[in-house]
This record gives sequence, C-alpha cells and structure tokens, in this order.
Amino acid sequence: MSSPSYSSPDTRWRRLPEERPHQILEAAIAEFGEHGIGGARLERIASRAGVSKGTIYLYFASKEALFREVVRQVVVPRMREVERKLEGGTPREQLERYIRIQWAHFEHPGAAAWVRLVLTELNGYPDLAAFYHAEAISKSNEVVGAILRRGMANGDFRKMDPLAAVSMIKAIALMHVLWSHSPVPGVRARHTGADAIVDFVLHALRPDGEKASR
Amino acid sequence: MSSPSYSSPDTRWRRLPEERPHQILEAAIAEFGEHGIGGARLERIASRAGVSKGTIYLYFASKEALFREVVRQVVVPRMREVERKLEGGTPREQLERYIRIQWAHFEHPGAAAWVRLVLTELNGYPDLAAFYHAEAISKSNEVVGAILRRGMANGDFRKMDPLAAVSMIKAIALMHVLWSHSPVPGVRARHTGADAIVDFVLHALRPDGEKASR
Amino acid sequence: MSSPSYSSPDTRWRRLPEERPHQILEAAIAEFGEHGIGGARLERIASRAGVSKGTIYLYFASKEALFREVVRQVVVPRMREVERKLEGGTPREQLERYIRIQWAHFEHPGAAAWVRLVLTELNGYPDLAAFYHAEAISKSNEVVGAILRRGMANGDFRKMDPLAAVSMIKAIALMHVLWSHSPVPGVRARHTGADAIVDFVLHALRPDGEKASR
Amino acid sequence: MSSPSYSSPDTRWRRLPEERPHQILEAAIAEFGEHGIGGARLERIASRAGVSKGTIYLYFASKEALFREVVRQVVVPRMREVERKLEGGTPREQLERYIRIQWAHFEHPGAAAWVRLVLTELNGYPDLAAFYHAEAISKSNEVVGAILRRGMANGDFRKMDPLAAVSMIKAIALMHVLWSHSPVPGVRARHTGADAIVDFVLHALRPDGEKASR
DNA sequence: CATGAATGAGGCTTCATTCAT
DNA sequence: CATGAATGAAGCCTCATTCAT
Repeated sequence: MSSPSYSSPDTRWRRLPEERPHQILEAAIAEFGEHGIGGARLERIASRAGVSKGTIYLYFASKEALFREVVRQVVVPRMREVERKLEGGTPREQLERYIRIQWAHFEHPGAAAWVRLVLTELNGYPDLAAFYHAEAISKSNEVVGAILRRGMANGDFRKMDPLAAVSMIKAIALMHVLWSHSPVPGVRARHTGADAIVDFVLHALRPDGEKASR
Repeated sequence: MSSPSYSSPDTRWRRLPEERPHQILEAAIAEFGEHGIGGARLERIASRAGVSKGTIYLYFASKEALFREVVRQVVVPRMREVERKLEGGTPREQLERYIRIQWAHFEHPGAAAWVRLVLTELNGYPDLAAFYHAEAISKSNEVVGAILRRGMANGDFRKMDPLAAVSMIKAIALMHVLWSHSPVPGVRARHTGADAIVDFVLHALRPDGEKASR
Repeated sequence: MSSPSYSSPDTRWRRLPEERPHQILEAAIAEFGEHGIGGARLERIASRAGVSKGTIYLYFASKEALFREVVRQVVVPRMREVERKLEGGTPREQLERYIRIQWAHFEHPGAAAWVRLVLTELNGYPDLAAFYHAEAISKSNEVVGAILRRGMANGDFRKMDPLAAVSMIKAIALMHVLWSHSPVPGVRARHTGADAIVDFVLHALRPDGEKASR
Repeated sequence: MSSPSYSSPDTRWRRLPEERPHQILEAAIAEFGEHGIGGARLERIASRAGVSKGTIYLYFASKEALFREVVRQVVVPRMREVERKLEGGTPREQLERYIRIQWAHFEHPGAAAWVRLVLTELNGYPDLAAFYHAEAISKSNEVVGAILRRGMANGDFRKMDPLAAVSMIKAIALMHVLWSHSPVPGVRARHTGADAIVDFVLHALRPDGEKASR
C-alpha cells in the first residue's frame, strides 16, 4: 500500500528495530507533554509506542534518561528549526516572520504542554535546564537579538536594549500559546492568532514619531 | 454569618480553616508551586507548616482537595489584591502603576510558585480553571481593560482592542516573574525589573506619531 | 501474663514502636539466612516480622541497608559473644571450651545458613566483608591465637604458627556446622558433635612425644 | 552404546552437550560460583561463553536445568578426578599426596567458584545434593577412608574413626581453598599453602608417643 | 485536636524466557 | 543452528491515606 514498488521482498510487517527508539521517543514526548515527568507512565508510553514496558529499557536506561533524550533529541532540534526560516528580508519582515513561524509552530497539539513542561519540570534537572538554555534559548535569543539590532541600525526599530525586547516578544508569544490551549473556553476564545501580537510588538518597537504602518 | 457565639454556624463543605489550616495552605502553595501537584509531597507540606502529616487530613480530605482549597482561598484572593490600589490618576499613570504593583507583588519569595501553579497545574482541573478565570482573571481583565479604554478615549493610548492589549501586558509581566525566579542563572540575570516592561508597554500603546515621553 | 505486676495500665497489646526495628532485624536474619541476599523477599521478611512491606522502610532505607544492619547489629555481636566465655582455665581447657561453645552456638537453626551467607554473599559487599573481618574474624583470631600462644609457652601445645592453627580449627568447626545441617541424611549422620573435633585438634596440637590424654 | 553410526543413539533426557554446550557449562560454573544461583545472570553466562542468550536455550531448558547439568557434568567429574592419582606408596605418603593434589587442583582460577557452589547452593536442591553426595563425596570418602584404615593398620596413623578423620581433612582443605580466594586481603594473605595443612593433619594422626617426622 | 507509625496500591525496573528472522 | 529484540511476571520502593494512642 505505501510501497510504490515491490522493492521490499521480505519486509512485510517487519518490526524495524532501527525505528524503535524513534517510536518510543515520539510516544514519550506526547506522554511527557500531557502529564509532565512525574505524571508520565511508562506503561502508557509503551502502549503509545506499541511496545511492551520492558522494551523501553532496551533503549533507555530509565525514565529520567528517556526524558533527557526527549529534550536532547526532540525538543531542542524542534526549537532550533525556527531559526532556519528567518533568512532574507528587512528586519521588520524578519521579526514578523519570526513571530508567525513561532506561532504556527506552537499551534500543533501538545505544544502548550511542552511549553509548560519546560517552564516547570526542567527546574528539577539543573543540568538539563542549562543544556536546554544553552542549546535552544540563548541561540534563539541571539538570532532574534541580531534581527532587532539590525532593525535599530537601519531605522526599522527604535533604539532599546535588544535582549530586553527579545524577552518581551517571547513572553507574549509563549503566554499566548499557553492561553490558546487553555481548558477554559473564555480564555481560548480571546486569543485568536499572531496578528495581534505582530501589531503590538511592531508598535512597541517603531521609532519615535513614526506612524506605524500595519 | 460566622458569629462566634454559635457553636458551628458556618461549616459548609468542610471545617472552615482558621489558624492551623492557614499555615497548611501557605505551606501547600509553596510546595505545589515548586513541585507541581504530582511532585508535591504531603510530608514536605506538613513539615513546612510545622505540623504532622496526619494533621493535614483533619482539615483537608485529600491532596487534591488541598490543592483546590489553595486555589480558592489563596491564589484567587491574592490575584485580586492588585486591583484595589489602582484608583486615581491618568490612565497612563494607572497602567504604569498596575505594572509596578504587579511586579512588586510578585517579587516576594514564592511568587513564581503560584504563577507557575496557575500556568501549569490548573489545566488538569477544568472546573478550577473556570472558577479561577471567573473570579480572578476576568475581573482583573475588566479593571485593566477599563483603564485602557479610558486611555484610548482621552488620547493617552492609541486605539486598539483593549482586551488584546491586556493580554500582552499580562503575558509580559507573568513570564518575567517566572524568568526572574528561574534556577538557570543565565535566565535570571537577563530580567531586571519593571522599568523595561513599562517602557515597552507604553511604547506599544502610544498614539501614532507621538513621541513616547518616559 | 508476662508482666509481674500491674505496672502497665494501658499497654495492653500496644504496638511497641521501639521493638519494630528489632523484630524486623530478627525476621531479616532468618530470611537472609535461608535465601541469601538475592533470594530474600521483603514481602516475607515483613510477614515474618508481622508488619507490612512499607513498614520496613520506616526503619531501613533499602534491602541492602537492612542486610548491612543485620550484619552489624546481629551477626557481628553474636560472633563476638563467644569470646566472653573463654576466661579461666588452662590453655588446653580454654581451647576445648572454645570449640564446644562455637559448636553449641552454631547448632541453633539457621546457623549454617549464616555461615553460608558469610562465605558467599559477603563477597558482593567488600566494605561489609572488611567490616565483618575486622570486627568478628580477626578479633576472634586474636583471642584464639592468644590461647594457643599461651599453650605453646606452658607446654600444653607443640610449637607451630598459632594463626595457622587457628585457621585449621576454624575450618573444621565451620565445615562441620555446614555438614551437620546438610539436606543429605548421609552427610548429616556422619557428623555428630564436638567431641571428634576436640579430639582431632588436641592431637594435632599435642607436644611431640606426649601421649595425648583425651 | 554411544556408537557414532546411529544418528541419535544416546539422547536420553536432553540433547547431549558436544562443543557449544561445553562452553556454556564452563561459563555457567564460573558465573554460578561467583554469584550463586539467584545472582547468576544468563546474559553474563552467554557472554562468557561467547554465545547469545537465546543459544543457551537450545541446549538447556531453563536456568535451573543449566545449574543441574553443571553439577552433573562438571562438578561431579571434577571432584572425582583427584582419586585417580593416589595409587602407590605408604598410607602416609598417599595421604600427603591426596592433600597436595587436592590443593593444586583447587588452585587454578575459578576453583573457589565451585567449592562455593557445592557448599552453598546445593542445599536448595536436595535431589542434586544427594546425587552429588553419592557420586562424588562418598566415593571419595571411601578412597581416603581406605588410605586411613591402611595407615592405622600398619602403624602410620593412630587409631581413630577413619571417616571422622576424612571429614577433618576435607574440612580444612575446602575452607582453605575458599579463604585463599577471599576478596578480603587480610583473609587471603594468611593462608599460604598445602604445607601447613599436611603438617597439621599428620600431627593429628600420628600414633601416640611418636615424634612426627615432617 | 494532634501525632506519627503503619498500610498497601501502584510505579519503576530487572531479567528469565520466547520467537521471528 | 544462532541471534537478539521483545515480552511480562515479579520484585523493590514510594507515598497518599488511615488509625490507635
């Protein structure tokens, strides 16, 4: 069905061992996202991955090790993916694109869960938190900070501390991700997209005396 | 209502917390904030409160009941506390005051605890989340929204969706509280106070063509 | 019943918390003796002690810790008990008494089990093995060695390396303990007591040319 | 009986070990000796034998079956090996030779392993213990007993229960093997060889009034 | 009211055993 | 024959909850 030709003679239904770690990591990211590290159940991760509990231990030494690999192999790469799409355009365009990509990226189910996870559970693992900060957060801060700096240089943005501005922008984006996944209908309804964020941020950054265009 | 001359006038639901229960609730909010609901340990809550584990059960039926009471009796009232100090002054002054009060309020030890609590654990309890939203968030949104609306009317602020603006402001404030209590030194160091927030927000809201004054 | 007077007003059936650790240690020594450290089941130790599984953890941090305490608090003291009864008499009398006490001491059920345990499981815990060696074995070696040395000085025994002789004596005693608890009837039957050991040892130690009296 | 021309002439019970099974049995005796039956890991046995875990099950039905075969096919034959070299010489010479052969035999690496095996794990398998006793121990007892009996008859040794003497001699030899392989340095160091054993035993057995010569 | 010893269900983890390749 | 990935029963341990004092 999914094979375009008869290239695989005896691979029908074959359990692909090289796929196992990936399956488990995907199951784990979902489970950790939904329940946090303490609430995650290996039983559920196993059944999500379609394997037995014991199989997890063939690839990961412990629940904590699994969590660590999830952060290392899945979350961080995903976070950094955003940066790749920022090249080209004026700083103002880049910033808007950054916000919209970030937003779109977080919209898939489970995103809010991982924002929460990073905000909370990472505290219990200082080394992971530091790793995550170094690999994901600060890299991203530099990228966005550079955009802002270029914008301040060419007149797109007013002069201000670029890193402070990065914080503001990220704060708004992250909280709106959380809110847009809130279980309270009234909260969810009020936050409908990236437009309002782009508008707010561009106004906050526009040079003195300029009539912001958007 | 709760007149002292009647032996048990107001014992709806459960024994109404007086002295001891208050200590326990305070201990619980700290513990829940630091470790989340799953990671919280009754043993630690008891020892933080200076009582024994069994004593908690004299006042709260279970760990979940304790969490619910924490939200009802501690988090909600505290969230609403801010609004009382906003009367008087121009909308712009009021908004700045709102941000600074919010900030100062969050600076006391343990503040990040219940911001995190609200942001993360409330999702598992839709009824609590709705209660919290109705009692704390939407009231506060109205108060701040009213300030913004008055400011848009008198020219302090540019025209925009007032509730969207409230979201932006709160998002920035909340995330900065979390970051300023982060265990990762690199994160903590970068967020230094309310000034940057006030500056960013007032710029975002200033009318077109105006040179924001602060 | 076991209280000679009415001195304990409300202590009927009272669970004596100060007795718990002792009960558990006694249960543990039996279980470890019968099954070794790997084969011991906390479930069984708990039920032998008349408590639940969890209770063990109120007093001992882990199965290994429990094993360690058993060695420290039960086995070592028991081993050293022997030495106290050796004072007085000629070296030859002392040596005979030592063998008989040792023998009697090991005759109670479970003794062979512990000899086996010490011989085997202690290997996995080098620090415990060293502790046991220092506290029990080498102390005992010194005591018996001193007896032999005095006997060589006063003519009771022939001249030889006292510590080598101690080894021989202990080897015989220990193996006979093991054999006397063998599951094979034919083995058990052949080893009937301390007399043969005393006879053999005294002959091995008697001075050249002397006609051993026993 | 086991003629090679018949395709499966002698497959009583289970597949008769040829090459591979032999490797596994050798690995198993080492592992069982070091860790006991409960502590032995099939994984380690497999890797010691240079095969995979599954392969063990091609030859042995279970861990316990493997242990049984170890005793039957390796331990028993090895125990009986000693007796063959005893022919010729006076009883005293034979006895000394017996001790020295025993000792030399035990000196090769892994020797303590199966002494420990026999001493400790056999207790859990009364049928195996009986088998081992019948096939190895009692035969050996008879051989050594005969030596002693001859020695008592010709005046080499004093009169005493020959089987009791056999026990003493074996006890000393076995324990010294264990001690000479002890992981505790202080224990290992004190036991240096067969000379002391021969000396002790010959003194214990010398006729009254004789000045033992060695 | 308060204590803290005791409980036991439930989670993580190990490892003998199986089985598709 | 041989492999080694996969299984799942069973053990250790934690911790919310109960209860005798």
